[in-house]
Amino acid sequence: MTGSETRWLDAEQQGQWRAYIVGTTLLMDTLDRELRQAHGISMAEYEILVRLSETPDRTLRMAKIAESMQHSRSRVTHTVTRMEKSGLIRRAAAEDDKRGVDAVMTDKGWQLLQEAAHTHVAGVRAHFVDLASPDDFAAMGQVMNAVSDQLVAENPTFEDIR
Amino acid sequence: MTGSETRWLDAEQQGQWRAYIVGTTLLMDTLDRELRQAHGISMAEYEILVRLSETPDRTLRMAKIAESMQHSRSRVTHTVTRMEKSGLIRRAAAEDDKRGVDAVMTDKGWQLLQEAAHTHVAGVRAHFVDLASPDDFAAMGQVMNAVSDQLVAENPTFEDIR
DNA sequence: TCCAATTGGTTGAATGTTCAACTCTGCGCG
DNA sequence: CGCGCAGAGTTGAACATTCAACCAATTGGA
Repeated sequence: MTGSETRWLDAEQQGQWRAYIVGTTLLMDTLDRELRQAHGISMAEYEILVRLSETPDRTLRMAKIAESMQHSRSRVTHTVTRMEKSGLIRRAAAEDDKRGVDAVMTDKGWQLLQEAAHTHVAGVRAHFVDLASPDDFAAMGQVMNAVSDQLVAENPTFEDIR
Repeated sequence: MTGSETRWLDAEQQGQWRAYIVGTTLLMDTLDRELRQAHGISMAEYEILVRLSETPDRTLRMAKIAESMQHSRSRVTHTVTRMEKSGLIRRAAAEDDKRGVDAVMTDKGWQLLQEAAHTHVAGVRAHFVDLASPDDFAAMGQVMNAVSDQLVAENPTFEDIR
């Protein structure tokens, strides 16, 4: 592929990388299951509700949702369709752009979010935030922001690929 | 649910948590796509090959694979079935326990791993390891190990759930 | 002005994952 | 011994995600 030699990871880096992967699967699965069992929604659905709740009119364009979560447009379409079926969201035509579709949180969606937020935040704390020092989390935040920046920058047309 | 008040996350913690989720989806998707495009395997399949390659006889019990990756047994069954179909792994009856099944890496699997490792390590470096200081990664490793420990400890019979 | 490329979004099929039910073997103890 | 429970793994259906193909509206030059 490239001309340069592959620089392998040393044992420590391998361990850190593996800890990251395994810990992440465990963490995400746990939080997802907690939300499903307590409130019948997935973490992806929860995250969408959160983003909608942060706007003044509880409304977001499909593309904005996809972008902010780094999900594919297709995925957002499917997820929103499911949420529409269960009455958490409804679709509306966008004002300005006739191609556009707004996802609008319903009252039911708002209600559910109020309840689910307790469960979720408790989980995030118990399984993640409360497990290490603020400094360690700051470092983690640094790293993950760098990851996003690098990947988005490296790939200007990222939406097309995902 | 519990009697205690929910302690919400402050703005900084929210930001860090969101950076973690978004960065992780971006990172995992990218590494997965790189492996698929270059070598036709998923990251999960790659990880299985790595674990097999680390044993003296390139063999692991199904349950061990599931445990070390924190995947459900069912998921491992399906993944290994796919890999068996594409000739990277074969199944063998376990010596000692007649219930057991060994996954054995084939030569083809070994070959593929040799090639794929370059791609993958290059990706892990470019998109993750080389983006922050060793100290930041140490912190990250700390946190993620704590996460795993907590979740595994909290749930002694974790296998049953996942 | 008009057409080509881009953007926003959806669709349906292929692929992957989860979930619950099931089989088979092993273990402990009356 | 023999019964019942636990452990290992598989199965198939339901569910979620990806991928490629598609349509419709918009934009930006020649």
